[in-house]
Amino acid sequence: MASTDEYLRLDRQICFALNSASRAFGGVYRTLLKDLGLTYPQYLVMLVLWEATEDEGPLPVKRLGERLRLDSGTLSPLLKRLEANGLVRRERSAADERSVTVTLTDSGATLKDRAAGIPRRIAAATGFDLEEIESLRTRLEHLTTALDEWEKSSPAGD
Amino acid sequence: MASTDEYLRLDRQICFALNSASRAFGGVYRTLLKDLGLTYPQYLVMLVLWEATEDEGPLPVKRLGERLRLDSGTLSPLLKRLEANGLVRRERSAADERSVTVTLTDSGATLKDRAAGIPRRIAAATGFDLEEIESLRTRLEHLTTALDEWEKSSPAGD
DNA sequence: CACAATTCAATTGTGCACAACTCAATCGCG
DNA sequence: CGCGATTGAGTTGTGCACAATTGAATTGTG
Repeated sequence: MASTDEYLRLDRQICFALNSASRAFGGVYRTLLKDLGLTYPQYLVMLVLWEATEDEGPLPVKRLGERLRLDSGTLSPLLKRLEANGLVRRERSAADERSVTVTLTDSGATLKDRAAGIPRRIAAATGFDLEEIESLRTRLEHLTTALDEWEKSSPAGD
Repeated sequence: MASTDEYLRLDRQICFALNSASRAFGGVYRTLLKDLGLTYPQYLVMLVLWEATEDEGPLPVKRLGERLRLDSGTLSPLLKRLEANGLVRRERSAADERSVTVTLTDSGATLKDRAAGIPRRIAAATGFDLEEIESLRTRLEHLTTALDEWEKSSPAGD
């Protein structure tokens, strides 16, 4: 059985491997998204909007946050920046004045075409084949679910 | 063959799965590390120090950054906070006045005992068995290597 | 209907990540 | 040795993540 020292080794921590990979992706995206004037989190928001506004219409900030696992503390300033860059419009919902809906401007909608090549270039940068990416993604989703579950069920204990 | 729309779907993006998992880990660590008064990045720094200072002596900020994939812009303020909390000492190296070495204080060294249970509790939170964690970790390391390699080789192009 | 509880977005404050830059110390080459 | 290039840490500025709080709008219940 491995010792405590063994378990505390940095190179054994999956969280560190995960964190490094996530930041490495950040670097690649930064490079690829520079042309589009987007940061990586902004790109994720745009992905949701490109995907959703076609069949669902304007998206409340709440929904956006659910899909991205982000709260208003992160989204509010981010959306303001997207609005300042002319990619989205934010407006109070008439139906529910608490809610703010986010809509793509023409400029924001058009950006989709310029982003079309990104996923393929990202896939190429990983050097993984599609099947491998797929299986890794599935595992990561399970992991996220398990960790979120743990947080909800053990707000204090083990 | 999948359409562009298909490729741009959020739930197909491995980077998003990775990012979510990384942030989910952050949440669990936040909970577990609260007692120790450490943030998750601070914990990673402590891991390196606990591991290294035994056989290597004081560690320059540079070395710390290489192991954690972080630069001085992140480490300088973080180490200052650790110093303010009495966990480490920072001092200019006598051999090379440019370099600053980081040493654990007694308090910082003792904290290791209290952190000993963390990895096991994290593993439990994932719900994965050790083999599965191991294989995932290996894949992620390959991924990080590939992405870093791409960045170095294609600072502009594809 | 009234009013307490809830919901939603925004704000504030802390900390991390990273680019760009500064400045001093060191290195290396002629 | 002298001096330009490099190295190491720190600082500044921008943006993201998240906790905690605020304040307004809405909902649910008696």
